[in-house]
Amino acid sequence: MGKPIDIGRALAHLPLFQQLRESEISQLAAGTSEVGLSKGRILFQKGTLLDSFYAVVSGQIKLAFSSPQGNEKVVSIVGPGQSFGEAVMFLEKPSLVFAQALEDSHLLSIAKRGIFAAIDRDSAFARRMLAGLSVRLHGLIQDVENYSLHSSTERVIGFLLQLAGAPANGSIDIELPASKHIIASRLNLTPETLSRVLHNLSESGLISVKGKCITVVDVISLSQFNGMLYSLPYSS
Amino acid sequence: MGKPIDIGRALAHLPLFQQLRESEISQLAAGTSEVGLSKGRILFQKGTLLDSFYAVVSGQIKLAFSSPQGNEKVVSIVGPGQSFGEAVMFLEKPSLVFAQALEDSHLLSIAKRGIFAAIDRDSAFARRMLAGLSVRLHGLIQDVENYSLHSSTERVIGFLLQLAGAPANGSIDIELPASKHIIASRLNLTPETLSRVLHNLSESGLISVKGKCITVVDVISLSQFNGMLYSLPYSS
DNA sequence: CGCCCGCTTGATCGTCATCAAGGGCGGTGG
DNA sequence: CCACCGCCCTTGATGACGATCAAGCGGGCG
Repeated sequence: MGKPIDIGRALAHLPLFQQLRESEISQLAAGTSEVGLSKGRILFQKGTLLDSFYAVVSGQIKLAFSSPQGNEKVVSIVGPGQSFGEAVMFLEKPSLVFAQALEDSHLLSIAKRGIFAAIDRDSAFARRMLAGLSVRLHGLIQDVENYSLHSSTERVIGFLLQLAGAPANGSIDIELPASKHIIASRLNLTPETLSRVLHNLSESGLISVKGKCITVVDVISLSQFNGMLYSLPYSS
Repeated sequence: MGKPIDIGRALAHLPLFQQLRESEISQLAAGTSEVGLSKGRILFQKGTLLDSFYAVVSGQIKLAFSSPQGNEKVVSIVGPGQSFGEAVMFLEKPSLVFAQALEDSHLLSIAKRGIFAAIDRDSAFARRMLAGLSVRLHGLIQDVENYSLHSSTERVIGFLLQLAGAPANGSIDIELPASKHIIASRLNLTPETLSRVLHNLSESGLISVKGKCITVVDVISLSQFNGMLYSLPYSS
């Protein structure tokens, strides 16, 4: 799992902590430990109480529900520089999701005490923490919107456009951040449906798919595609 | 819309502010204004930037998406003592939802400056704010779980049990917090489907329905009902 | 009294899940 | 180097859940 990391440096690189002074970082570092996680390993189960939250240094973590029937629904795919578990830590309630490594990963486990100390010391930090949670909330609301009033095709398009980032025009290459069945679950679809949707979009000339690499031929027309998709039959 | 409210007193009653000193409350009150809203009125539209958030003193507010096709999806029903809009305020991004009064309502509009000042002054307050957002996040994740891996009947049951509150055994009376089509939307169902689900549960002897009043005959067996509902045909 | 609105009930339709095979690609071992 | 196997993805056929369309019903209010 590689050499140990300079925890202080790693912390300082996280967006959340960018503006902390060095002394503050080192205090935070005291309550921070490194976690190595090989692919497939579970970091914590649904129902766990956390007294720290996690930041991804390298690799990729998925957060997901598991239903009694064995179904699984991916809520979030967390990559380097991002963090998770803050809300569960603050709430002191059992987590609703479990966390599993999609690749070999390095995480930082940042203890609650250190965070509380930083909040006490620096109200600007508290605000950044609030902003961070707000971003998370915003994203979740967007998910709810997608699930509840967009069709499968619209969700896929939305996802692609989000990956594409800046609303440029012209064509853009995208690499899917995970295997297709993970993406499908993230979008509340079965792998089969995702496959068919990509196929349709591809046949319509809007994208072209090669494994994990997708080329959006024209961002504009892809984003304007909503509404006329009812003309297309479900299967080509 | 009634007489003006003592803003300080109203603020002091909100859970968020319970533990503030009187001097702090009065500083907060300086940036707080009362909003009266009659039934059906829209408080803010989707896309609005907020530089305050809102607390409900009396009445009821719904937060919802509206889709271009005119569909509407209720995200949240906010009652007295609860608040909304914090995340949008902190984020300084356009709201994804709009807010509309379901009844004649009194709100407090609490300005960002006051909140920031309180955060600067009192880190315990900052923590409570964080806890508040965490609760919100937790709830939203629960919603996502419901939408994505529970059937319509399961969602309705979950909703009823949540309203029932404490997991008592025996029978409990519940009053629906809003009209059925609002509830249906909140649960991502059409009114027709909600009606049928309630009808089925009623025929199974698990609940009885009279207008907005629902009696859960046996909380335990209702909560254990999941799994065997596949035996029931969709329409009785 | 009559109208409107919220709810119910019935019939049909569409989207997506499910079930079931078939391909393609990479890795491993002969 | 080729053969084999596993895994991921695709493709096809079918089915179910819940939406939609369309009436009826009842009760409150003008």
